[in-house]
Amino acid sequence: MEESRNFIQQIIDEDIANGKHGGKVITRFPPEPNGYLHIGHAKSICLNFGIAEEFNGITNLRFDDTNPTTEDTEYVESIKKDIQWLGFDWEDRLYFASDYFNDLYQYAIELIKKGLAYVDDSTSEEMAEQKGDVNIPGKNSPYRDRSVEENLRLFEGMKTGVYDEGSKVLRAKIDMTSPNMNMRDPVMYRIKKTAHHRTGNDWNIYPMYDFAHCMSDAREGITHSLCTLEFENHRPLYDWFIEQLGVFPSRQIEFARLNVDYMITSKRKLLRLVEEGIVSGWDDPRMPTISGMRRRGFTPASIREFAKKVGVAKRDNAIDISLLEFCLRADLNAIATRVMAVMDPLKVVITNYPEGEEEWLPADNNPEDENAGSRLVPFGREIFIERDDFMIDPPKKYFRMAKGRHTRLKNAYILHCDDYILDESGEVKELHCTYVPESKSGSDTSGIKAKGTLHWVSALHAQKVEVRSYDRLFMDPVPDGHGDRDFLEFVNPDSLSIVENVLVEPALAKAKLGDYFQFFRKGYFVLDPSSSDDHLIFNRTITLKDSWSKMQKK
RNA sequence: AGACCCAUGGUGUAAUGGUAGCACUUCGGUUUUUGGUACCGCCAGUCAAGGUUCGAGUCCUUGUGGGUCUACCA
Repeated sequence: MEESRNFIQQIIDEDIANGKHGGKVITRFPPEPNGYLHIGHAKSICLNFGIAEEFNGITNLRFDDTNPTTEDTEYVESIKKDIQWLGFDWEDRLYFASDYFNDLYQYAIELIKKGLAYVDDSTSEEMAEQKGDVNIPGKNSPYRDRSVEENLRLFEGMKTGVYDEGSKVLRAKIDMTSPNMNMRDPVMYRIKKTAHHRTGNDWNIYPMYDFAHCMSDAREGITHSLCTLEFENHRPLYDWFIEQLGVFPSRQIEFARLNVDYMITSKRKLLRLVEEGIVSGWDDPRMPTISGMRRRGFTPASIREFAKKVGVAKRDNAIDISLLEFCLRADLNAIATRVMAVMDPLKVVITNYPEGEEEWLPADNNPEDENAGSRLVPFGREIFIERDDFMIDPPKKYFRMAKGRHTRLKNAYILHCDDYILDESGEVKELHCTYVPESKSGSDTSGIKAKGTLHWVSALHAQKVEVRSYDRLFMDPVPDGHGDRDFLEFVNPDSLSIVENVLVEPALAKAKLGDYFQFFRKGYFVLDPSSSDDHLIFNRTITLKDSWSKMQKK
């Protein structure tokens, strides 16, 4: 079958057919180091690196670090780590817009000399006033017609620090009556006497995004500069700088940003979740950040597959979170090691199993992967099963344990439930069962058909661990889409639940960070980095699909 | 409302003037030592009105609906 191509691939197909840039494709991923990467960035990373790979091109990593007041090295490091973890490699092409500050400055001087840029002494309020609005054309600044010499001298002064912050800016001289607000003499440079994370105190002026970005693209020979839709109105300005300065003609192409139900990707709002203590940090497993998803137990492959499946287009979208979950489960199903863990234990005494005896039964690590091998699981007279795997008075389609029924224990024997014991409060305290010796997994000659298969742990060998289960952080699919209402009103109060004494099979004591597990019938889990040797903490990445609970709701 | 952009099942995305397809979700079924997985199936779509054409989701016009833009942020 023919693979369908998105509109960006089609543009590049055409460029290559036309021999543009000699068939070369160079893209870039340009994060600003002022926050952590999130799922939306992941889409952009996959797109940029994916396109380059497809067309035998390369992708640069370039930090867009033109605003020293918000940016920091801490973010640079986390961003690099996240991109690598996702599985992408910028090789030796790690760049910073700040690397180009000198060139940018020269370009600005060139524009001044061409009479296409000027120093403006207007206050920001005056500039806003002059700018007009979408229906009212702007008016020229009184400083617009300064001579080239004066502009050169003033700009030099801005650079050397003789003027105060906010007292002057350098603006492009374009058209104050343009219907496109971005063309109404946009600011190119502002004075900021703030130390930069890389250039220190070398500069008193810093370039604005529109100028810095397109010149950086041009300088790196970026053939296709992919960005999100909100920069569409900036493209005429992007092209204007390139044309006036006669530099490499990078082409900006805009695509729709990723939106996922029940998730937010606004950096500002993510920061509020962190600062107001609603989550434990940027890498809280409930966060849509790459680091949060990593800690939660997402695999890089599942995120890449998701990015591929959501597609690339120009219309606004709202992706069903179930697509993300589908990609996650698909990958985890293929790679996760199956183990048994009982969340809410109910004791079972196997009355016909010899006291003091135990046996170690083989268990496949992953039935989906014949190379995954197997391990031994201890079995004995007393085991624990899941409390909700037993019912005194079961409904018709209940396949699990009940008095008088046969049920299979995974990797072990078929059990017959003879009786249940209640405690003083009427709660089921324990089960008395008999096992069928000839029903051993792999060599079952009993002829008994058991409908359900339960997971279990040996009472004697079980280890205790902590399990943290997560639910969606918001109860509303678009928490920040309610205008007047604050998105925090929609925070799910039950997004985290902790169970302290989960009983697991002994093999899990050797779990390492980065191992993916499936707790049989329960879901996928990973070790949390805050674990210690004597206190293991597992994060529930996601549950298994559960058609039983769905059935019950009806 | 000035400019720009967008509009295909519930959701996302194809079809580039010639049979509206794929995926997720929902629902139903088969298989199953995970009520998992796998497999099969059902329901369901071109924003509206005109025009061009043998033929329009696709081209044109006009509407309608939605998005973006008026930081010395990116």
